[in-house]
Amino acid sequence: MSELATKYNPDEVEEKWYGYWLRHDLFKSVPDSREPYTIVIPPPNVTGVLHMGHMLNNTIQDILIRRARMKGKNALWVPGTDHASIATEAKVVARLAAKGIKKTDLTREEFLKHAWEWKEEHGGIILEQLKKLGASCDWSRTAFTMDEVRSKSVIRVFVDLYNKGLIYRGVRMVNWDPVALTALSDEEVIYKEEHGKLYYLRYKIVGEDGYAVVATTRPETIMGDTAMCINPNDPKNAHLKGKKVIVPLVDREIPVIEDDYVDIEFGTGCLKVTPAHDVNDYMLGEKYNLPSIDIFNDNGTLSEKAGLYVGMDRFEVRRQIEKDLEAAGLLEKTESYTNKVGHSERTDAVIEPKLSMQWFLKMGDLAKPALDAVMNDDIKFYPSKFKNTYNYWMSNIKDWCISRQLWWGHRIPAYFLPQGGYVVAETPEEALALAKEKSGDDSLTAADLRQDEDCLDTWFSSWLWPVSLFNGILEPDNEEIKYYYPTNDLVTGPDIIFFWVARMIMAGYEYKGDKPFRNVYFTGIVRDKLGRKMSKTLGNSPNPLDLIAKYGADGVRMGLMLAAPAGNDILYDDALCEQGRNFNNKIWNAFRLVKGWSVADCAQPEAAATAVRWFDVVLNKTMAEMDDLFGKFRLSEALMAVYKLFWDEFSSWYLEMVKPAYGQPVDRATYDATLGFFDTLLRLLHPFMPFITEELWQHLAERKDGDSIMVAQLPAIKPVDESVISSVDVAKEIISGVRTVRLQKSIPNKEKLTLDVVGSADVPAKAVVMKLANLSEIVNVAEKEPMTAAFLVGTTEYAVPLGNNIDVEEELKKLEADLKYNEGFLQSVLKKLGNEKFVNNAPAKVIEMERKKQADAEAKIAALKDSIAALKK
RNA sequence: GGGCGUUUAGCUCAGCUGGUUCAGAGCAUCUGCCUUACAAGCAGAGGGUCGGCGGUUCGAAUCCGUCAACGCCCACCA
Repeated sequence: MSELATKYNPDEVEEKWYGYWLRHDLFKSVPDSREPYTIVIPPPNVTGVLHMGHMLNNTIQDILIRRARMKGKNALWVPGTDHASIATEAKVVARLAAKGIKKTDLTREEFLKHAWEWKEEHGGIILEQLKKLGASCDWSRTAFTMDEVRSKSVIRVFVDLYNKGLIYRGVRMVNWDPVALTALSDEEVIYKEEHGKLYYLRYKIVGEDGYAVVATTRPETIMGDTAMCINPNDPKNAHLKGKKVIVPLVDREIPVIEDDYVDIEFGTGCLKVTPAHDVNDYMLGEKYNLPSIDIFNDNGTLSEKAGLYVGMDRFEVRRQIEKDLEAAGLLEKTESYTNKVGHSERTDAVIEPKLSMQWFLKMGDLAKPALDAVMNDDIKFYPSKFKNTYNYWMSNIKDWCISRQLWWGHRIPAYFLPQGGYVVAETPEEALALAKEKSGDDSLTAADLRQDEDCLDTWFSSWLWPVSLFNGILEPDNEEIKYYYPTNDLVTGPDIIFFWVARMIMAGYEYKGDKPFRNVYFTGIVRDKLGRKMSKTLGNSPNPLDLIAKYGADGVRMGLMLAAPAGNDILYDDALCEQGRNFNNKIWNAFRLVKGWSVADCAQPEAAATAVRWFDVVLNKTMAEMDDLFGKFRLSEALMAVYKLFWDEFSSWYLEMVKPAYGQPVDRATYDATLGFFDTLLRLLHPFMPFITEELWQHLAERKDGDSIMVAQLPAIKPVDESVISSVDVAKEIISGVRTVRLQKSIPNKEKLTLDVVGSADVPAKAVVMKLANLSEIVNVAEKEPMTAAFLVGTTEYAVPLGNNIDVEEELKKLEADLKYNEGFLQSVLKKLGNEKFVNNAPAKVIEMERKKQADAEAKIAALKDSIAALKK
């Protein structure tokens, strides 16, 4: 085989193997006799670009998929993108605007043509970026929430839910986004604290001289006032009962009504009621039959109905009306005030509560099985704390406003009849038939029907993702949905637990009668070193592709995983990727060492035989540990376990134990065992670092075209005898002890030393100790010699003879400190054992342990005293 | 205003239903080494009254109470 460079160079390796995997269809899955393991990707926005959150999320998914594949499962990771109705439409509108085209100048068809063009241009970018990361998705199954199958599924579900009476249409107070010009669901409104003012306005009392003062944050809405409300139990405003007041500037009379909704303590205890522009006022309006004056246009400017400030923007009006009220002597005062203001998740526009005709989905019945599934752990959440959040939301679920006044999306399949009323159907043809039936008018034609202009909330397609990916809506009994559903794990962020996770669970039970996935792994949010969320506006998010170029995909994957316990936010730091890259290099160089050996048919040295026996145990033990950690989704800990296995146990200890002297060959038995270990280590590492492991695995032995580590299997775990570990642990301590002596006494590593063992104890793994501590001999001595540097391992004392090279004072100091510590420790143990309550109450095992501690400490103290005496001689 | 969570070494975190020298890991730091796999490295070392206070217990990082700081979610106080 060819020479390997001293440093690992990821670029070409990544390119090469990703192409190889694709060429050999290694990501593909079709149903077979194996057990399936399925993940559906949280579809990124079709127009999005890869950010750090995607990197983390998709790295985790790839690790799970690759590991499952190597565990003998038929692993399938389904990729796809989301049409992201509102976000994409906003981008298309912006691009058209840059060209001087207004959306309102286009027909729906013309606009959609532009939107599809945009999608074709940008839609593939993010998926290409995922490939750079190494994502092993079955690309032949790439789906899109607006492709044919998904679109038909969405419409079928809408019609079905409508026919079940779960979808209704009605005028409701909804969250209106005046920039995107659409209604939003409650979940799409983000409340932010804002500093504003509380305005105290004077409403003249009809037929009296005085004023009633109202405190409001929104003086610009007074044109919509249709009542003033007081609390019936409020003595200070009792004089207003039954009166009328005059709206400032508008000069309209409105009644004073009474309701105990009003908080007596807030402001003046008087509330202005604007039923068209506030959710609570709307409820009061309903209750007391108040008129409702909608003073705003859809874009947030004032309408004709306002009568004043017509055409001005609502915030401009707020500034202006303050001045005008002031001038008219109707503004009593203003106070600074902080309150929460709803913003659109997508456009950040301040939400305007608005009465409008929308479509809603009743959620109560859908929620029930979905809630139960999570609460009884049929679907498991990692971490489980999110069960609380889920429980609360699901238990208080409200109807879902599913219509959006947008064009980019699934158009609502409702068709209005010329004579009023509407029908809901999957196709215009069916709609026509239904319409004829409904109206009794057989002469109706398709042209007579007018389809609803609105389209559906993006999430109304996303919530069907797991069931529609396998065509489970259109062909409920097809082989694929039966095989792959329910999927196994969902990996996503907690920010979309309501938007997406909860709704998918509901759709799963409604349409498949079963959960859509078994486990949900919630990732954290990626933050910068200072703990700030990474965002475009802060500019604190590194470009993932730059990171990959700099550290290699494997390095970046590892960097992210090292810091990513489930559900915890991760603080990103380049140092993490550096650690990942360094690890790559470590693996690379260990491989260079092993592959550089020449092999001879000579006897296996004892140290090597011990090493092989020992590492086999360590390896199996770690594999069992990793299985356990994967089962709990503790991936960063699993990575750390294999990291330490490779770096510490394998490289620093095992390879040093078996390494032949320079220029010497290695015996065949050791060589074969080492290659076998290396192979297993690469397999264990592969899910985390797919590229470098493939590269080395291909170098490790002759491979056929099409062979790949990614479809190699993880070996079965053997039961292990851990006693080998403890004896090597003692050997390691002895070796470290000698090394410390060398460092402290400046003895070169090359100089061979003698090691005295005080007493008759056997040195475990003696050959290993001889080799790694570089000893010429190990001698049992009855008593410690004076001119030695000594150390304790367990209760046995070891000593390195130093000739005249010893500083008696310093040595004594060290020993005395050690003695003092052990005496103190013995005291605490004796105290415990002298405590009758402890001896009577503690379990026998614990007491026994304490007695052993006592014996050990006494032995150590005796040894130390001997050493001190010997030195003082 | 409710609910949840977090607080352990300089940093990021692990420590399950109280009991092995339990106070840990990785990174960072310090010391010595360019030793023929690797300086993106090797060998060694230091570092924490487990947020504060109080309680339960023979025994508390672990259980209970309380306070504090931080974070997240939910909610119509104008």
